[in-house]
Amino acid sequence: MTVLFSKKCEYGIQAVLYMAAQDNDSVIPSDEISKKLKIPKEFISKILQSLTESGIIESKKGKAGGFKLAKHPSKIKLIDIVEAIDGLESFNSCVLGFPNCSPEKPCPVHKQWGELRTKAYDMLSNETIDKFKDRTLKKIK
Amino acid sequence: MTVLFSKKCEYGIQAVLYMAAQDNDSVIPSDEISKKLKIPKEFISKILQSLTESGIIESKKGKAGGFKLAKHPSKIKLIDIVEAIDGLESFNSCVLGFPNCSPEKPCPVHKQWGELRTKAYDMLSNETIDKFKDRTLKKIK
DNA sequence: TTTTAATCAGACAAAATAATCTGAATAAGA
DNA sequence: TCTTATTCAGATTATTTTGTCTGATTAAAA
Repeated sequence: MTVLFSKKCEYGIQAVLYMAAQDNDSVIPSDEISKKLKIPKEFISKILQSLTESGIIESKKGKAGGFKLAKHPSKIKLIDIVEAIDGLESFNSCVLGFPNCSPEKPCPVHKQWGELRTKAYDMLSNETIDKFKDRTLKKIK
Repeated sequence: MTVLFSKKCEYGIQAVLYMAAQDNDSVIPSDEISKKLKIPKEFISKILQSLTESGIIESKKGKAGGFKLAKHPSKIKLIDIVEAIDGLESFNSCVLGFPNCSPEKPCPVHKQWGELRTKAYDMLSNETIDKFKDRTLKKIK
């Protein structure tokens, strides 16, 4: 049971935060990310590929290739990564799995959960990843 | 991607809320729960069995058998059901999947997520299911 | 031009989760 | 006692998620 995001998404966020914590903007091979973050190599490769398609990071092929952020860290929000990988469906679906859960036909915990969900969404969409640089550096060292 | 709980847990909560919304305390066959909540019959049976083991509901075997709450609805909290089915691990694990995430070695979003998680936990452990009777009735009708 | 180290792409395998099937045990009621 | 409707138990299947393998493509550097 994952907490809130799929494993793919967790790894994707970790990887993007790792890239954002670099001093220069040179490309980083997926192998380095795999080793430093202890994520299976081929798996993180796939995730990085999909983040490339989403335009969050970009890739350089061939020898000395790798990945780097496609924009400045201050332009990338956590929610962008979540949206690219897991999608935003979980912010719109009923937490109890009731069909047709809506303000008109709310599930029993609709109001309480709605508030929490909004706060989570706000947190993910307000924080840009440049804010996490120091904390990421501390964590990965 | 589930929102927060596994399907098993969602269904389990739905079923317990359904039982708590009954007027009398007679047993309800799993077949009725399956039909009313549109949950696969054998699947909800299994879930109800495990909730019986956990002591949240009790079963009556044989003809005219079924399930009913083992305690008064005011004594059952949402978190009890979550704990019985999904466990509480997600309230203790890192939301980004970082290993060894702790106050001493926090992940980049540790503080922000921690607050949200605590609020979610509080919501689930403060609300007893008798409070949801009216809202459940409205929803399932 | 050849070697090398990387991404990229697609198939494949394993594990976890969700759902189904089969049949035994149980107990009410005819 | 027999039939019927139910829970219970275990095996099986299906689906989704996670992870692995293989090989092609790319581009830097020897």
